[in-house]
Amino acid sequence: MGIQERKEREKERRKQQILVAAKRVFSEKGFNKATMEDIATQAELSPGTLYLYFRNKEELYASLSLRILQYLLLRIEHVNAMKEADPEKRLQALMEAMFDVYEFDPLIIMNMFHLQSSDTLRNLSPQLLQEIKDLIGKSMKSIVQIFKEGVARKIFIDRHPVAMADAFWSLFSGVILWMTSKRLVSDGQDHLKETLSLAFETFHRGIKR
Amino acid sequence: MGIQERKEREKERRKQQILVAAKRVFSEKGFNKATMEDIATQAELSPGTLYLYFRNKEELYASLSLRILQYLLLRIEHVNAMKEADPEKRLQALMEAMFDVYEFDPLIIMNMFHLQSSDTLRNLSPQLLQEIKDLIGKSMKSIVQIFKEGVARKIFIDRHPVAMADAFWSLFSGVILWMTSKRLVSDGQDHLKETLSLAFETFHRGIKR
Amino acid sequence: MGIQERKEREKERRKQQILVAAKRVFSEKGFNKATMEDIATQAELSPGTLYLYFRNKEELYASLSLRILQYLLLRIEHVNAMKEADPEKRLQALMEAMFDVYEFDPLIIMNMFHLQSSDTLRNLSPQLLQEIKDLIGKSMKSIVQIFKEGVARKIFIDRHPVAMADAFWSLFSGVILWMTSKRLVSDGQDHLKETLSLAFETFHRGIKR
Amino acid sequence: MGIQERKEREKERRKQQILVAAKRVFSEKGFNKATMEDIATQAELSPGTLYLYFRNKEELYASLSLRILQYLLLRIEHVNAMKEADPEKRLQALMEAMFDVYEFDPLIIMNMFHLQSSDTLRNLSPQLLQEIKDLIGKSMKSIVQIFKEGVARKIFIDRHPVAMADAFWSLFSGVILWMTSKRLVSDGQDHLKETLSLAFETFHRGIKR
DNA sequence: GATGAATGAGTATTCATTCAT
DNA sequence: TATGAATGAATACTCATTCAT
Repeated sequence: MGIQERKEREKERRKQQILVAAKRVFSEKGFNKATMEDIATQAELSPGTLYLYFRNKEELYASLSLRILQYLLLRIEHVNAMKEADPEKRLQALMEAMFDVYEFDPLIIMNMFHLQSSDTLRNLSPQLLQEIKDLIGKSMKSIVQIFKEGVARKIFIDRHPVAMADAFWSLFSGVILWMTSKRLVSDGQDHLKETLSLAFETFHRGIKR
Repeated sequence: MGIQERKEREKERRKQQILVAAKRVFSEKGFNKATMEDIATQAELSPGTLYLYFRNKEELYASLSLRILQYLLLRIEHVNAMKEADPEKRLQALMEAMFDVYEFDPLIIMNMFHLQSSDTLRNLSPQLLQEIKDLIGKSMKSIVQIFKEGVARKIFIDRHPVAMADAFWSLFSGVILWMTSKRLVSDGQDHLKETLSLAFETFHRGIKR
Repeated sequence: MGIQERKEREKERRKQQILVAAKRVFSEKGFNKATMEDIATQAELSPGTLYLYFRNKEELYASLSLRILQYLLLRIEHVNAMKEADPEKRLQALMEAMFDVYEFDPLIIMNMFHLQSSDTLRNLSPQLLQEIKDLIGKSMKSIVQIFKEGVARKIFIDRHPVAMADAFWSLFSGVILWMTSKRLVSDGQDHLKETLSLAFETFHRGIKR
Repeated sequence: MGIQERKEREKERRKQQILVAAKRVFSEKGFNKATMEDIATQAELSPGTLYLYFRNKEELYASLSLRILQYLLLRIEHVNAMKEADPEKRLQALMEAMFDVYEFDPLIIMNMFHLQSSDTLRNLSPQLLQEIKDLIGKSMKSIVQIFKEGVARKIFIDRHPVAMADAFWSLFSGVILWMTSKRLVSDGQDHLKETLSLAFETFHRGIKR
């Protein structure tokens, strides 16, 4: 059993090693320009080895999303567990959580988009796909919960909580993407944090009664 | 000169013909799965001909952005030209304009992202790249103008107009992307318009004094 | 139309050029060891070009069979058309025809075996597969016809003509394969023709009344 | 020495265990589609272990031939040892023996062909290759013996006994291969036994004086 | 002996791009 | 101008084989 366990852990370690390398390479080159060989080299492994841990390139990429989504859910549920806090406080905490998630892996938004391409979906193992869908589903539900409570307590304006959650999530994604674009095109400074703050603040003011 | 001109016009017609075909093919298959041959077939031309009008695949794709951005700028400037209207009215008109732009070509957001990949930038001709940057710059400036006036007239809250414009644009992009993702993953109904409305409304409320 | 036709002919010429190269390479190395690059090099073309004329490696290989089978059928039908000749004469002519077929392309038997592997069948276009099946079917029917007539005229012993045709074909394949094997293993002389003669003679004697 | 011997026997047992697994896997998938891992799994061993008993995949496959050839020789020699029986009886017995061999391992013919590919030959150890050649040689000699006697006793027609043996063996191989092909392509019933009977009967009639 | 994780060479296939006509 | 046949570089993935444990 000790051996069994050690092997399991060793295997997990390898997976992480590959994921770390993959994250770096995908970040630099994007999904299409990144080759499995690049990733293998970065992970100081041979190409064949990658396939011992991930079925194919798509699944390796999607596994990165899984990691992020797990962290996202963790943070969101933590926010939701703040039983004593009112919806406003939670919303504030949620914003901070999402920024942390972004810092944990800036690829998050690009990953999510890649995920939905139908070709990608076809290439993932059903389990992995289900895990990802579950994580997204749970996270969204958790966010919706905050708005639901806010509306119920008449702290937020009376709109459909799901739509509010969508708008909130859109705002987050939108800012990240737009700021990323601006950065690349204009070679200018990085206003991500400021823009995100303003966007969240505006949103907050916009839904308060 | 008449001949010169006619040739010029003929050339422009061909370019449009190709762009229309490209738009259709890229929409269906995405940048990577779409082949130059697909586009040539769709345009009822031969692959070689495409290269008489566009340096390469990247430039063809980027030229689609150009078309959209031209339309975007047209609409935005039109909104800004409403001299008699107050910032609130203009903001409202701007929202409508942006939705029209989306309907003109739903690829808009995906195009913009593709654009910023460094590999793409490398493959574009400096002229085209400059044209695109100019269009984006002008559009953003025009949007900023609306917020600037709103802030100056104390109709909007006192925040940096550029940041407000960024937030506005982010909101728009974010909703489109998030709704697109949701649609693909959940096979559910399309809530794009509703979510966009809510997001804009919230934003509006959020920046009003 | 002239142009259309010339193109068609040019295309056919290319196909033949590739088939000739493929025949040589496959003969030397066998299906698995032969690479598409080998064949391209032999045909003085680039690898990509092969795919303009054949869907994939399997189909290229199968197309070799088609060529042989076409020739086989041609010869068999010619034998069968010898209306004035009696079954014995035709059988004799058939034997000679089959030997010619073998000389036309000694790969014939190996090709036929490769063909039936289920993986091969999966990779062929339905049309090609059908063409092949048709050719085999017609050829076998034509052979059966000879025996049928021989039996009816009480020249051959009274056995089921289909079984007789199978035995005849088996004999032919068997000799070729066995002699090929012997040649390779023993590095000795080539007794193919003699063995084939003896086998046919024996068969002939065996079915005569 | 007792230990030495026991080890030897243990080693032989393992070899057989692997061969049994290999036979099953190769039968199902053919040489190329079968992987060493498939065989290891089937044998409930690890891939590495296979290499302790067989130099490589080719040698493992060839060792299957060895097994069959050993059985073949055993049966043929038994037939030849029927001193009291005349050539006709022996020929009859030989036919039955060969059918048993086929049933012992239907791969026999495919194996034999694979063997002669020059790449295969290159990959075999000289010893194994020699053993195989010896077995084939002895078997053929034994078969030749029957015909020699038949010719000498003027029971069979006066042809070269080696050629007669070749024809006999060819007939056997040919029927098996042809029937195998027909079975796969036509999804029809299996006429192997009937065709083999007819072929042998015909051959028999064909060589009788 | 036995293991099985790691290797890395090997290859079919695709597709943006070119260029002779 | 327009063509479209030809190119050939590029790459995901497989699997026989090895070797540290």
